[in-house]
Amino acid sequence: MGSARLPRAITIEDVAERAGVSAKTVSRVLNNEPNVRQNKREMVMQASRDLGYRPNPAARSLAGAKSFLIAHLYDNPAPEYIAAANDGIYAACRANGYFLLPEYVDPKANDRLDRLMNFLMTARADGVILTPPLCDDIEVLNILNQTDTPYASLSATHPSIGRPVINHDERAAARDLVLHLIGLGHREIAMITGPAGHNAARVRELGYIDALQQAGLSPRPDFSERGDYTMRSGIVFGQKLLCLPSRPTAIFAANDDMAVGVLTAAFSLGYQIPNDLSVVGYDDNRLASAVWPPLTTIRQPVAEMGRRAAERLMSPDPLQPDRETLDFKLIIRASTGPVPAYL
Amino acid sequence: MGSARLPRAITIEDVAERAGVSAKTVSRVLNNEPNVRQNKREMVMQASRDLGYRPNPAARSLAGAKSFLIAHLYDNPAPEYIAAANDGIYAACRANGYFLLPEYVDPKANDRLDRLMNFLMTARADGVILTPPLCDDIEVLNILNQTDTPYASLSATHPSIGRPVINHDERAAARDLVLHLIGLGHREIAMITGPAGHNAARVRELGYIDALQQAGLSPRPDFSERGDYTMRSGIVFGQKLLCLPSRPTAIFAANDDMAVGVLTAAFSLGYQIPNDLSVVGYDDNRLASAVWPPLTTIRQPVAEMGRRAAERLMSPDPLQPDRETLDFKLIIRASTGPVPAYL
DNA sequence: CTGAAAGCGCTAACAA
DNA sequence: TTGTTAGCGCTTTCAG
Repeated sequence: MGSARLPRAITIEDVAERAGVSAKTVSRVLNNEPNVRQNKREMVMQASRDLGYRPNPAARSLAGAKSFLIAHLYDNPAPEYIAAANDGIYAACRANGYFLLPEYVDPKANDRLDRLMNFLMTARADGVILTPPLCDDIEVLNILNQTDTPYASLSATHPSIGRPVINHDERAAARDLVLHLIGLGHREIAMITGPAGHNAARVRELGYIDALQQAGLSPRPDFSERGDYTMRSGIVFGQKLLCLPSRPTAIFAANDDMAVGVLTAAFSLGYQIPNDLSVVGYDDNRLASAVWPPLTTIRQPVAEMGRRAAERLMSPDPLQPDRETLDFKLIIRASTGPVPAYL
Repeated sequence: MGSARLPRAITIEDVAERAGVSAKTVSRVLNNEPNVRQNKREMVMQASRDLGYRPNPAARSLAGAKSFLIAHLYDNPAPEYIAAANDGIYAACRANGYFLLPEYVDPKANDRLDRLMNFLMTARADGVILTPPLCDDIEVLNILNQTDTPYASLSATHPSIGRPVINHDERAAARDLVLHLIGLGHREIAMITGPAGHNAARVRELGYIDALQQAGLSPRPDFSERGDYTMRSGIVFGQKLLCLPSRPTAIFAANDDMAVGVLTAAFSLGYQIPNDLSVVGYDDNRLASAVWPPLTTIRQPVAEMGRRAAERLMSPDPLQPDRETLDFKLIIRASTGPVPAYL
């Protein structure tokens, strides 16, 4: 195998010698600890730079009981979402000298909890970030608590006391989205929800209902289908909804991928969008603005949420405040329009 | 910060004591080294299991000069592709007790080489995997060689002597794709290529030209546009091509994302697909089968390629054979059809 | 404010 | 086949 190392790596001793101080002083300087005279501090910095010194993370970790690793635990419902969150987490980690360790928790694996435990015990990350739906998975949370692992979540609804949660107001966002449809004259609005057990998805349903009720409408049971965030489920349930005896004039898919599926279903059935049907998604991922017609959707700051979550974990005091709520934005594009005149 | 650790972690000494052997023997057993009597081996395994022992990676790394880390260096032209490769790399790593360390090399950052160097020196990964176009980036390769870092590449065209390259025959694949179009009667076939400097993309152009020539056609300069693998560029160049005085009857986009963009461009111009225009992509990513109409494309085994690359790096002898070529497959879907009768 | 000593948990090198 | 002795490079502790 062989690892990546030059003839002989520069150690803290080398820096100490060149700076004319002890190793401990170098350590103090490099870790921004107090109690070092300014001039020594500068000498150390200079020596370190001259030598191109990089602390050995294994040694730091072993001696200091810190790994400089932040793990991102993810399930896999909406790859675009996960990727965006991952990007944000990654950026924050690297900006602070940490490394990102992605770890997939396969929802279909019987031994997923054993694997997770194994991961936590071997990787020994300094913190763990959970993206939905893992952030509401009680079994996972139990293991995290049990192993005493600090963690933060994105869009968690489960009240993990004292753990930072970064989110945005999904209920209000979903409501705004449906109100936009209602403002366009739609009254027959169907929804394709996210998977069961995905609490953030459930919250979007609540927003949908809020909007309907606010307009004096009541949700029709046959206008609600449970998708799984895949494009395929958007196709399947889009078709199902459009084949209903009295079909909806607008469909709210709980994420963009499913909305794209609905587009596909509508086209395959010969419907024009938005002339015959309005479609809205949620997330504003890459697809949303690239498909035809581009999707009206909610832009949620996923990468930013990931960034904040990682920052919280790396900060000296990761708790307080428990929750941080970032802004969302309604993005209106060509997939929505007035109710068809013929209906 | 505080790291994730139980009251007192179980060490190799604990296992040694319980098994009645020395720490070194435990080490031998756990690392599958020879020269341990079978019964002792079993006692150690048992003791290790009883105690729920997990070796401390920092200690292993410090003592053994191995980090158990495989880095994935990526640029960002086609997120789906990168994600798929990453999944394969990740799976292989975890299956072998390694961790995956993703690292983004921002092509727009002036100090990208410094950052890369810094990453390599601090993370000290045991191996590095390059996805295109980084695998053909001379500056990056130089740094890798300079720091003596073992690496493997996906779809590299640059002859990195002695470094494993996992690929598939992109030239043949592109040719097959275009031959499929030609078989359908198309003669006016345009191509939207990948970005300059992306050698794998260049190879696809070669395949396109091969097919044309094989059919006695010659490439038209105005039928070749340089995209950048984004959906947006598919839209832009799709529109441009379709607005040509004598427009193509088929468009080959060098990846699926751009093909989706072409679909969008065609729809926005009022064209039906495949009635008025045939479109083909490359990759067979999630979009390809989810958009309407679903794309005829090439399925390349990206995840598998990532998996193999990682395996090569983790194997005791990472070199030989230099290149591994995996299979591709032509996937025919509804985005291609006969030439419009009216043309 | 600074440094010396000790040790984190493991494996390499050597000895038995 | 096994165990012993030394560190790996850093941070902790504690003395100055």
